[in-house]
Amino acid sequence: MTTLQTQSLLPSVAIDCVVFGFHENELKVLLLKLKNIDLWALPGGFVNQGVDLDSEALNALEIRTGLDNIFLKQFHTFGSIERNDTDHNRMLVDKKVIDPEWFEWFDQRFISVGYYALVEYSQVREPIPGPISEACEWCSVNDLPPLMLDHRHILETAHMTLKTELNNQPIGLNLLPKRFSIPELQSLYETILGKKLDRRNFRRKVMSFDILVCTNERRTGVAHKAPLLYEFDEEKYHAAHQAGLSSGW
Amino acid sequence: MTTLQTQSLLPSVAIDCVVFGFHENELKVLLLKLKNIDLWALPGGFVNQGVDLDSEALNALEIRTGLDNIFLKQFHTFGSIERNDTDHNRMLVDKKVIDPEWFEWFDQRFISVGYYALVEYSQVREPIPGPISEACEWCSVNDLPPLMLDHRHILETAHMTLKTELNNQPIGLNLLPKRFSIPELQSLYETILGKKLDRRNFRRKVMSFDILVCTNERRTGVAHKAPLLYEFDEEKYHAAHQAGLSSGW
DNA sequence: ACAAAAGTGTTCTGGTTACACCCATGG
DNA sequence: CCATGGGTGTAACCAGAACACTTTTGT
Repeated sequence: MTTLQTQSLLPSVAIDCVVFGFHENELKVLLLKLKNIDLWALPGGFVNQGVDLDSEALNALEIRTGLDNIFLKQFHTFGSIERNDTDHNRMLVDKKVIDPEWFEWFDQRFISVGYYALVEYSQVREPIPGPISEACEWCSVNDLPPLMLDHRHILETAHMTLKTELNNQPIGLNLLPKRFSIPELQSLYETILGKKLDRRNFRRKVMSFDILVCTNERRTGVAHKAPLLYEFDEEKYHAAHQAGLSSGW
Repeated sequence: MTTLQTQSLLPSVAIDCVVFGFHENELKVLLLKLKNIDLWALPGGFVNQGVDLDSEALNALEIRTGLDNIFLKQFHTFGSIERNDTDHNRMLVDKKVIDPEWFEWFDQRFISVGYYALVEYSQVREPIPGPISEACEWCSVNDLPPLMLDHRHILETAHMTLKTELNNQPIGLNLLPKRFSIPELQSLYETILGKKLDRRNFRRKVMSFDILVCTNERRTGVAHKAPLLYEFDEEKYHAAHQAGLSSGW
């Protein structure tokens, strides 16, 4: 989309995606750097008249990451009137981030539907910047650059949702490579939750979910004792995802 | 709103509310009966340009129930293209449910933001029908009339969300009268979950949350042993609501 | 007095917590 | 050979499930 065909777009509705990845024991988020200005934005887009909302969210990500088959979940819709900011939009035109002819479209009041995605970091070769951005990079959740409008709030809401979901569902299939060690999985959990977990108890609990299959191979070329590699039993993983893990009533 | 001022409304965006109440051991939902036709709809509405999405949802309910200070929570946004149905809208005009001049507005493609509300049944004196409806009634979730478009799907999603939330948060403050017995609270839980719970275990668990205060009064004029009446400790209730109840990681 | 519902306690089990120990590997 | 991290075991504790008995009330 180098040209914006606003007439075919659904007015008032935008999509913002929080794309989580995991790399070097850090939780990362895919962000776009706007042109000519030190301001970053969540990948997202608008909704074409003939396309499902969910499909548009998938499309937006496919364009940025080159991945299809992404795990994507709607988590909240942001509808505060403070979201739209004419001064901000004028600034975007002044800084040549957006073309002046788009101003009117951008200056609408938008409701934004937030999605979060979980992707395997290494699978995203080269994130692709869009028409209003000059770079697309992974940023650490703990060290975010200045974000546009309420994008920081959206991001934090997504992160909180992810933490909560961790109690109900297994997570990892979409964030880790096919084969991984238990300590790596633990590191992922610790990173998302922002706290340390006991090694032995973690192993036992995650094993009790019965979603891991042990390949009898070990990670090589690494310091210290070589850990065993596991894979997810995808069928059981998805079953657990559906059913949920929590006890409750 | 007897006249629809479409120019001041945010296009493409609608709100649907699933209002839950509890009465005679049944989970009820507030539904509007359309004029001249045996078809029912969720209360809802559109979004004025200058008003927050959440505020509009509150407004919509205040108009129908006469209540303010309602517990209201956004749960999902519905954005399938199959949601809009020109034949359905034409039928609404034919049956004089909506004025022909509204047809164009109604026949837009809408994204609908779903909210669910928990209200105390007895506090809603007389639900007020809107401009397109001739009645507003409580219907049992287990015995629903024919619903418009995807409203049944929205309702079921809300019900599922409510079940899930029950595992994370205490529920009851908004659905029960100020004073209630433990068996009444249990009945509410059983109704929402659609299954029986053990009396003794329920009592112990709910007591362990430490959100109930025993008034030393008993329900009078009722058969059998008079149960003690409790109230919620609102401060602790809200704290538990924030923090969540589940164990997790 | 009896049926029906309220209120209380106990046992059993399984999951969570908080530990200590041995094993493998690279430096 | 030793520091570091991987892998395994275990005792104490708490929460949930299953269940039996007593108390109170209206009929």
